[in-house]
Amino acid sequence: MERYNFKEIELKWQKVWKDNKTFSTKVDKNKKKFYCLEMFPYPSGKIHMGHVRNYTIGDVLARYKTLQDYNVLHPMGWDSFGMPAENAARQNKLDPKTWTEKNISVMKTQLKKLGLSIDWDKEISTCSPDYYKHQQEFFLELYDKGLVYRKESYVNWDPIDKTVLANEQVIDGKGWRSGAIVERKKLNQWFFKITEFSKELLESLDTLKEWPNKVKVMQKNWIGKSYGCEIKFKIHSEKKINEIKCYTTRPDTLFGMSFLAVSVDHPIAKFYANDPEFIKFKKECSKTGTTEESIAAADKLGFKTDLLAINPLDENIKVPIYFANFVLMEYGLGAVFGCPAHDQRDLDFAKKYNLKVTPVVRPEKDKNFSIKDKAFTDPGYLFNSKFLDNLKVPEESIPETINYLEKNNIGQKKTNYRLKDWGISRQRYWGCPIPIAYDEDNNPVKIPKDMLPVQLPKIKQLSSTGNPLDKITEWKNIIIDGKKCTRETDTLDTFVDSSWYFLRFCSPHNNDYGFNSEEVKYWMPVDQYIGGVEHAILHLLYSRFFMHALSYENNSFHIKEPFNGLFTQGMVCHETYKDKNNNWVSPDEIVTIDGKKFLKNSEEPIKVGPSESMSKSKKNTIDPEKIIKDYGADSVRLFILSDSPPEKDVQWSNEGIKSAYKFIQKLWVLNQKIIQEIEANHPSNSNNDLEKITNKFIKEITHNIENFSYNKIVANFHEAYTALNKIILNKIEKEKLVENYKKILIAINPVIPHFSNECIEMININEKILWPKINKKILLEDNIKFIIQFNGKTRKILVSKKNTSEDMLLTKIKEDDKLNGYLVNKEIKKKIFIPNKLINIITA
RNA sequence: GGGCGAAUGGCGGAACUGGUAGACGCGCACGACUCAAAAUCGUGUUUCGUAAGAAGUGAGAGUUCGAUUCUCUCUUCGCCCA
Repeated sequence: MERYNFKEIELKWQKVWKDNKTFSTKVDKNKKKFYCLEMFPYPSGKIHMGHVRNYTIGDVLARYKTLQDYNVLHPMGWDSFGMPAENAARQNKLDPKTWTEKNISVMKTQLKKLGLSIDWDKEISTCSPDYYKHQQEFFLELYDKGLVYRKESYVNWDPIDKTVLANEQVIDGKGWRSGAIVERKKLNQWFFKITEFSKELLESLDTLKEWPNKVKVMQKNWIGKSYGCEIKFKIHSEKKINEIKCYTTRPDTLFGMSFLAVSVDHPIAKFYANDPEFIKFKKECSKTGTTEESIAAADKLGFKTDLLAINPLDENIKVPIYFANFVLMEYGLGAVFGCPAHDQRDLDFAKKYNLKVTPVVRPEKDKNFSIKDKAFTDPGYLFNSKFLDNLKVPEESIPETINYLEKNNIGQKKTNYRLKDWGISRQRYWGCPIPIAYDEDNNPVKIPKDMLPVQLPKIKQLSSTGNPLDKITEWKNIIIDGKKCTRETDTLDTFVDSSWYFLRFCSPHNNDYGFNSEEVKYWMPVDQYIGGVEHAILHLLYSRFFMHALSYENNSFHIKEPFNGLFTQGMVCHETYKDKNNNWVSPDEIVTIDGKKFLKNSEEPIKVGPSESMSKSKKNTIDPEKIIKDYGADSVRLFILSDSPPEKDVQWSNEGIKSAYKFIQKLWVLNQKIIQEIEANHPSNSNNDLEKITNKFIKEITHNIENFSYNKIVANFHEAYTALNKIILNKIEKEKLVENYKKILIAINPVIPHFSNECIEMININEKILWPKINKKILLEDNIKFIIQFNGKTRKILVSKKNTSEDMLLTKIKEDDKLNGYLVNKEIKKKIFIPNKLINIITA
């Protein structure tokens, strides 16, 4: 028999799909729509297995929905701005655009080889002026709504490269390239006012029923709603300082306060601006990074002032005020009160500066309670707190204290969010230019709409230090309304690009605005969004913010949540290998002999390490292009789905892909046999076993696709294969065979479309191909497998007519020698009978 | 430290609302074909036991006629936040 020639057949169908524009879609109000979207890739060079998995999962769903006669939007684009292009440009001395476009072209060809049902007419690329023009319009729209503002903010500054670093470019507090100790530097930067929507973004999480709970929890924690209190502290000082306000979630520990810590940027710092010791301290603080994590890890440093804060609950208690490196002006009010007994950070600080540690919460009524090295943060009861003593912590103590503070006008109840505004300025070249200029007084001026897009100037080579756009004077200078202005030289965070691309896909060629309202109304929201869990927080939150921001004060835009369904897939892993010198070794430098691994062309044994997510640095990547070339797209698709549920990590294995390939060959042999049987034209026969097999198969596949149990689909394929192989020996009549085989071929289509289409073509189906309906009647069995249990243990399965009564079953049990043995000389104490399922006989 | 989740053969993993634990695949073993090998096909494969049978889903308890599934305690691992 002829072998399945995947090379020829896959190419053939990919050409058919391209020539017929099979996957091109447009708005059709007579049809139900389905918007299936996978996170678009960054064009880094070549596709990797993670892409293969992501896009295969999406493609199965998109093809399935198409077969169910939905109008399916399944587009693809490129998240094509970003740092790797700049890095590559510096290394290879070319411009980021050339590098990016070349990658896009390579990756597009590769994706097409996977046989994805993508509407390529809707392709977009975020680095194209056609795309970022509209992003600049959105920026100005949000600016007009007051959702964009500029303020001074800290960045990670590399003093050697004279450049701003992203958090991931800071490794152990040092610049990734220069190795210089990273400093905190203040720059004027643009912000999106995401905090305007803290409440909505938190509350509407509950409406996202088809999101994984874990992602919702992560977002909830990120937004971080807390209940607390703003407290006014009176200050005892010669200086003109009336009060300092602090925010706290633990006002009930106020009697345990032993110091007050403020940020070096707090307004009161002006009284120390000329103090050389303070200047030195402030500089020291700038060496701590800006992330919460680095602040938590840093040594706690303080600068003692001559000020004293008065405890608002007892004016006889006065505590020192420190400037401290762990308090940031950006968080809360830039001031906190320190209660060392019940906060570990405060305790570390207090020990360092010999401050009093007064416990005010103790577990139960433990009279001998004291604090040693560990702050006590568990529930308990207040003590050492005068009129607050014995209140239960936290359920009584916090509200009671706030109550008291409010009554006496010392404090105010306040809900606080951890979420901070989104800093969108990046001091980089390869990003969307911010459509703003500054007049001679340095006031921001909007770039007029008719001057959009603000295009990136062409460059030959990127300089190695500083902000590239800042150096291109002829680009920077611009005249707006006759006034000389200077352009903003920062570009937008690339997360902005991906915060609205799903809208653009609805009308990718719309010229006058980022999208067409009618088309967006039809397609949005995305019905199923699929991507890596690493985007659980930022990308998804920013996209949600963008929708809230667009609908803010806008009567014609009502979509608040962009993604109705979310699915987060796991990573693709592979074993890791090391040679005798502990250098990583790539899988294709290895041979396996008798189950042991050696370096190719040598006797050197290889150490096999644990399976880890594929990464270039560990050299455990497998190139999808080579695999497609060797085994075909259908085999790759089949394997990448088969071994693990899609939400979990999957291990790439050589044996696995081979087995998928072999299976398709086996299916091909089966296909030939079935074609022969069809041609044999057997006389009709009333047996309906084939219908049973077909309908059971369709039912399971449907259920498993709907539930993302794609690994089980592959198991269903194998079972159906075995069953079909047996049943076709039964000389099935032509019509019945064609009808059922057609249904089976359609059901395997989403996973292995090339193979399926080829076989469908061979059985001459002319009608429109649609997902088969399940015939439930066929699936009703006449005979039921009854589980026979004695004392809860299963002893036998008895096949009997449906609706067999308890008594009948009991009679059958007594007729069975083995089963009767369990009843001889025993008294039946109890019987549990579940119709058409089981009988459990309890004997004494 | 807090939150969320997971733990099932040699391995990846099945088991829908509690009702045949181990589907399906990999690997392994044996057999067929072959001079031989590869490929292919067939059979077997949780453990102990020749067998009848017994034990068995990270550990321990509980609820139940019956628990991989529900509840509690613990252990280990993963992810997120600090």
